[in-house]
Amino acid sequence: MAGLDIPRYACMALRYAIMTALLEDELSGYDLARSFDQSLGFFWRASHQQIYRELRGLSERRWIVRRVDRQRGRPERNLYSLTRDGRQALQRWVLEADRMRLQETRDEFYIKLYNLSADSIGYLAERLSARRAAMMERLYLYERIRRRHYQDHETLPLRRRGVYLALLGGIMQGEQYLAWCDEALALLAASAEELARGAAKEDTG
Amino acid sequence: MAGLDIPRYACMALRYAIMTALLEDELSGYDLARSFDQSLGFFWRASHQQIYRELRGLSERRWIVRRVDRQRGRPERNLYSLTRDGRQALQRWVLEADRMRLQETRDEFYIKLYNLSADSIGYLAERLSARRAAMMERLYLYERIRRRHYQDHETLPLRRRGVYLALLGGIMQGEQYLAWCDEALALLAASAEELARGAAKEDTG
DNA sequence: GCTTTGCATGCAATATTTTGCATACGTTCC
DNA sequence: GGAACGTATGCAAAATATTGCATGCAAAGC
Repeated sequence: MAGLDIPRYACMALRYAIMTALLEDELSGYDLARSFDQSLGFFWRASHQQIYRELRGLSERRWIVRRVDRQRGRPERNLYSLTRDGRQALQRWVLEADRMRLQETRDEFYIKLYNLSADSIGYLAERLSARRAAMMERLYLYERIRRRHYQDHETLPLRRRGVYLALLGGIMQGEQYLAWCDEALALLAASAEELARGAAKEDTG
Repeated sequence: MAGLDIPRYACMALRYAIMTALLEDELSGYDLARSFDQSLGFFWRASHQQIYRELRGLSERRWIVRRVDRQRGRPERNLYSLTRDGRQALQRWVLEADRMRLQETRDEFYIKLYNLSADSIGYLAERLSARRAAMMERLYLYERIRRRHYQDHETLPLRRRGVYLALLGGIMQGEQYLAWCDEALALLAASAEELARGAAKEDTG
């Protein structure tokens, strides 16, 4: 009984992220894992293991219910949907004191930048280019979503406006990131050139 | 012996963040905890407990050494500095394949935005204002650092240029965040007004 | 004289995330 | 006819982070 450790603290944003995804659709763990790569996942990434674990926990609390979908041939899918309790819990959470974690940019890359040296400059520039390219791709995806669903945000129903704002946040942040990458790459290139000309002040002073 | 579990995986950015902070200064756990609120901490936050734990682990590995500083009256401080091994390990890490985690904006607030409703709109707008104000304050701090230390980044020695780029990233991201807050607050205000006028399309459709 | 604040360190428990592995079925490509 | 890939689910262990608590000293404010 209750082999599953139900945490007593009430944080656990992932739990609520999953419920949010279930707000409009009945989804399987697999669906959730994929949709987390597309939408909510831009703001709260989660692996499938985490998702399956949460789904179990949420079922135990009766915040979601499972329905088994037997497909011919294929293995069966567990489809989950929000219960009334779940819907209420979600709403309570939204209105709860939020723990303001101001836009923490937890990225190793910044730490590596703190260690910039003649040895690392080439590598870091290369990695930065890769990030730039990846962000470009993501922005392209964001923009496609925006075009398709949020073109005319003035006429959206209320909840959709919130989703739009999140998306907008992603887009703006992505664009800013590209701009930063460009500045950084320029400075790195200039520095590398200085080094090559032997004119560089390697880390002294 | 070795009661302390030394992890076998090589990730652990915090470890390297601490070493980075020790690159130029001999610091105590307390110093580190504070400096993490100021500089590196913008990119990798850590509580003092985490820091003390890492310091122990790093000492065991001989990547840092401790020196006890007995102060009159005050409790003694443990000052740590990088060893040659530590310096090398840090450099290796910088050049290691980095696991590109593209600018993940892990913030509950976005999830809450996905749940925008007539009930939550006021609360969310208020919380967003708070975030805006906090970011403003942080930006002000960034700008002061920039003025004081990175005014003329063309003449900085190489490593400092990396630090400057990280700072610049923080500044640009902060500015973008403010802009987003403004857009979001405007749309939330407009929506709230529509609701008040009864003209709103609450979440149907 | 008492309270608060700041310096300084740390344990234990809980919560959260990641990594590595494992299974099984079906289709598609070669 | 076999390998690779996509669907679909999950366990166990390790790594990482947070929370709550605890201690002790000194200076500053009331």
